[in-house]
Amino acid sequence: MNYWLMKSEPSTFSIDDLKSRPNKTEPWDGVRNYQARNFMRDDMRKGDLVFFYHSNCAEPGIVGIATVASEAYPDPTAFDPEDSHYDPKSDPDKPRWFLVDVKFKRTFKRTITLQELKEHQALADMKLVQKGNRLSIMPVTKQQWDYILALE
DNA sequence: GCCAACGTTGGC
DNA sequence: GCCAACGTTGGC
Repeated sequence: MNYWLMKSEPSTFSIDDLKSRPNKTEPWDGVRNYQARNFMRDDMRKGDLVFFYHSNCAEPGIVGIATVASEAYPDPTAFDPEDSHYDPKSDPDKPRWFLVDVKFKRTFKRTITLQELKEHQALADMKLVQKGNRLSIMPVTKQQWDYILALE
């Protein structure tokens, strides 16, 4: 069992959007960063737990929990010239970009804000709270996971 | 292989 | 809307 944090801009796709999807599940498409891709493709397993993080919004922070609902598979939006995430260099025979399906689990009673997370020394090692970090998918240790859950 | 230019992320 | 930080691209 692994733990993760995945960022999404709520104006594009919020945790409420995920909750209202059929089967409460959505392909996490559009990731075009190699580190983030590698986490999904190489390390994520069905059943892993995910902190759902709202970025680039009035109150950035962790808003709830999702689960990894599939193994990794090629991101179809990379093959679609009409899609904003189209990448002509991703060949269907040798796909460059991968994704996993993500399923809604629950919404927190309150947002655990980035500001708050930064105040905890126990979380100082998280990429999330470090200056200049832009990684949209990152691993979370069991210790960090439990610590953050206790803040809710 | 270097590195300047450019585009994107994301907090503020 | 601004801008710092960072990743990628492409000329050389």
